Amino acid sequence: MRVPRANSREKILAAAADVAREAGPGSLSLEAVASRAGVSKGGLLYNFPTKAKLMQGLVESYLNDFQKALETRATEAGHESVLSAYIKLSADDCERPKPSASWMFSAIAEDPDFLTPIKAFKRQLFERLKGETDDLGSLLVCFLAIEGMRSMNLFDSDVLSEDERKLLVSSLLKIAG
Amino acid sequence: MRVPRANSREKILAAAADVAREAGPGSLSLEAVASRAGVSKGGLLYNFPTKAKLMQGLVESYLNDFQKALETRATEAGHESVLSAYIKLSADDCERPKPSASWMFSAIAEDPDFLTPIKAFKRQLFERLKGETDDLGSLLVCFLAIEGMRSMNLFDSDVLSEDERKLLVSSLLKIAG
DNA sequence: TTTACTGTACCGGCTGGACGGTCTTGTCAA
DNA sequence: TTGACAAGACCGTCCAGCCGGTACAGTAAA
Repeated sequence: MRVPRANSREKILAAAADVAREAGPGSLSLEAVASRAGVSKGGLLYNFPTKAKLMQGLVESYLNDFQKALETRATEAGHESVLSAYIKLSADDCERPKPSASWMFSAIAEDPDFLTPIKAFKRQLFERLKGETDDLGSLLVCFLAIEGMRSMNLFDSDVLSEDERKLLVSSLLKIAG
Repeated sequence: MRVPRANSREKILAAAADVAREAGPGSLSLEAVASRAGVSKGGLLYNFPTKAKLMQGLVESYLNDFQKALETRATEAGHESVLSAYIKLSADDCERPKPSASWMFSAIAEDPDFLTPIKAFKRQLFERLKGETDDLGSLLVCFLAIEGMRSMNLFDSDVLSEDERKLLVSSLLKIAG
């Protein structure tokens, strides 16, 4: 009963993210991921020889998707600044019911070093934003507020209401100019 | 509240936080904590009958300490607003080399519900701040930026430099008024 | 077109080791 | 002596990674 031979990798990645979100990072076993992906454990291990490799795959695909989405918004959406694009992208991400990065806790549990590429990515993004403005203070506030929003989303925090988040985003866009 | 030969509880709590920070949440075993605390596994289990209880202890003592620190700053430091006190307290927390809450990942891995009291605490704090200002937009930006700062600290992110963080804090204090 | 061979994709039982929690025994302060 | 508490051996469970198998596709000589 094997047909979709090629895209197992992506199915597995998606399954891993789902399991991590729904069952919590403590319950992210290879078996759970495999069964969720409709794949046997052996099949999973074929695609990702190690749990660490699976986490690495999650990190990489996340960073890729994010980069692509940001680029799309920054270029195609007219004369927007990158910062505005980043704000809106993050707002949309947080709007969605499923936190897109809740697998991160599992990755950290596996090995804290998986954060390194993410940190590097963020630093790079920040540098890029720095080149776009001359008010470093405002940029810092915006950048960190977005970080806060993403972090709350990550922690599945319903601390802020819908309206509050909208007000926040519009305030940020105003600061961003 | 009986006084034991030594105050093992606090030693154990501190040890658990240390192990979680240094070895990563995936390596927070009871044995590791016990050995770090200079206590046997049996002794640990005597104080915290279960790993979940240990995590709960971490959450509670963290929230207690935080509340106390905030109150101290807000009252004794003159006519400061609570928001300013919160900003400064968070800045100081992030200044310290050891993230004070890196155990949180371990708690989440054990059971995501451990976040609930923390979320409630934050919401409560936010409500309190809301009563203090009439500019909700600015408050949101400040509050979330602090959240972002704390989250970066939590993830042990050296994304921001020393100077950038200082500039951020002063910008926040300016917004807070 | 058949057969034989090779490589790819996937399966699922197994195991060694680690971990959480229990239990028995030891110890020290009052 | 007694009982609160610490010690660490021990046990059951769980899981990552391994391994021997299966199914199928492509190739190519016969």
